[in-house]
This record gives sequence, structure tokens and C-alpha cells, in this order.
Amino acid sequence: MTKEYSIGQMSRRTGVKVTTIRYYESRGLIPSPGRTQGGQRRYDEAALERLAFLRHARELGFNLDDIAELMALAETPSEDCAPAYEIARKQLAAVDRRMTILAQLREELARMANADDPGHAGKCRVIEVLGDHRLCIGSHDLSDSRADLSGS
Amino acid sequence: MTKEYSIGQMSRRTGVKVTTIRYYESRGLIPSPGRTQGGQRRYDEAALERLAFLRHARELGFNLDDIAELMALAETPSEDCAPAYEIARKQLAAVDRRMTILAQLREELARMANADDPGHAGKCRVIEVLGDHRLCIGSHDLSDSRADLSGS
DNA sequence: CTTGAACCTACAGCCGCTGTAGATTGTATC
DNA sequence: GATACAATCTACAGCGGCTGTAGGTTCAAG
Repeated sequence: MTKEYSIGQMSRRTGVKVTTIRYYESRGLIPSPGRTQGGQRRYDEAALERLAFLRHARELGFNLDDIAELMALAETPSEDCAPAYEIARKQLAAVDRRMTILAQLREELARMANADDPGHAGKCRVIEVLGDHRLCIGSHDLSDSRADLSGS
Repeated sequence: MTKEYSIGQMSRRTGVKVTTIRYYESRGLIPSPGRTQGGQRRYDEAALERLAFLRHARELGFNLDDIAELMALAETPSEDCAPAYEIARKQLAAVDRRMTILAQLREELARMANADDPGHAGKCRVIEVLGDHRLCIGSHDLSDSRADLSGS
């Protein structure tokens, strides 16, 4: 009789929220587990490992499609590690791009936020800078220039 | 007779997409403009300035609620610049946090992606690392640890 | 048996967009 | 004026990755 976990236990052990675990199941990232007579999910050790893998990959910013691929690779012993490396390198490149952009944004924000002269004649420097679009950083292609800071 | 702009002209002049301009209008960030007899939007110079301000602020990662506040401040001449500074500093702090986290993520990814030994016995290093959650960076509170790289 | 936490599904929303179907308008050219 | 085509319109839905809640059931401890 192998050890079983409820969804709450899975959540507490991996740090992935219950609603998120259900979401991952709906996305096919984790298999639907067996159920109790009453309909409650019961997971095994393998499912726990899989969820932990998923969580770790999410932490590193891999998107769910790439994670699905990595998981498939993990379950298919193969001599070819190229696909996994491709995915990891792609993510590394994206992190590098993001870091470059954030550094630029930081400069402008620092200028704006740390101005000694907060403003004059009813016009704040923050507002002035934002109103002066010669100070815009990017081209009109904004897809990578926004300092999106959301965690999810 | 002041100069008028169609929504497409607004888009080309500011780099904000037509659908996004409509979205901003629905969110109340820009006022609904006058219309032609046929129902097409016609904007004035002031609207163009406002949209440019909005775009610049988005570029810097300010969220729409904060931008709405900044725009209200811009339109209300006041001696008090504290609210604008507060918003700017909050954003600066968020950028700093994100940069710190990205640096950490970068380290781990680099380790993973640049390994000289790509893997052995059918087990890739990338996969191994992801499966070893002792290498996780963060606590179980992931809200700021994900390397979200999306531009929007 | 009772109680209350944990669990279930269905549905909707967050944030900031973004696209598309089907229809109308505006403008340039003939 | 007629034609052609790009531009514009609204309504609706979707992206990515979650996240919450209403209303109901199950599980486990006392």
C-alpha cells in the first residue's frame, strides 16, 4: 500500500495552491489521480515528484508548454538532451533580455524618483518626464519594453 | 478648427495599437472622443498628448491604476508632488526586486544550460536539476520569484 | 453522532492586452 | 456619381497563468 496524499497535502508539500493544482490537471500537466469513494483526489509519490518538478520549472520562468515538453523528456529516457538544452537556453536568453530592459527602466525611474527638485509651478517632475515622450526608451514595438513585474 | 486624428493616426503616432486605444477608453484612461457622422472616433491634440503620456508610463511598468492617478495629478496643478513621487518610488522598488530575482534565476539557468556534461545514462542535467527541488530558489511564496518575461 | 475543516465543480475574474467576425464608413480614383 | 479598398465600428472571446467563490459534499477527529 503506497502512501497517498490529498490535494491539500500536495499543496502544502510543494507550495502549489490547491486551485493551481486543479488548473494544472485541467491543462494536462499532471495526470488526474485516483479518487476516494466521495470523489476526493488521492495522489501518489510519483505525482508529488511531478508537481515539484513543475513548480521548480515555473519558478525559473519556463512557460507551461515548455514545461510539458521537459516533463515528457524526463519520462522518456533518451540519449538526446538537445531539446532540453534548447528550452533552457531560450529561457536564459529571455532572462538576459529582461534584465537589460529592467536596467534601462531603472535608470529612468531613478532619475524621476530621486530628483532633488520635486517640481515647480504646480508641475511635478515625475509628471513632466512622463509627459515628455522624447524620453521614451523603446521603439514603438513595446512587446519587450514594459517592466511587467507581476509574479504570475 | 483644431487638428483631428483618427484612431489609426493616434496609433501610428503613439505606438499604441488600435485595439489597445479602445481598451484604454473602456477603462476610462482616455476620454471618449467625438465621432464622425458615421461613428468614427476623432481625437484632438490633447488626447494625443494624453495617450503618449499613458504609453510612456506603461513603458516604465506603471500599472493602469497608478497611471490613472498620475494623469489625474497631471491635470490638477498642485504644489504637492508627494503622491506622484510615492508612485514612482514604488515602481522603482519593484524594478529593483525584479532585478534581484532575475539575477538569481539567471545563475541557476546558466548552470543548467551551460553544463559541459549534458547528461548521462539517459538523464539530462536540465531535467535532473528541475527534479531536484533542493535547488529551488524561493520560499513557497512564489509571487515574486517567477521569471515572468511577458511584455504585457 | 456532531462538527468543522477539507474537498468538490462550475464559473468567473485578475492584468493588460489582442484578435476576429461581420458590418459600415471614409477617401481616393475614375 | 460609381467603385474599390483600407480603415473603422461593436461585440465577443481569448492569451498566459493563475485565483477566488458559491453552494454543496466528504472526511476525520472528538
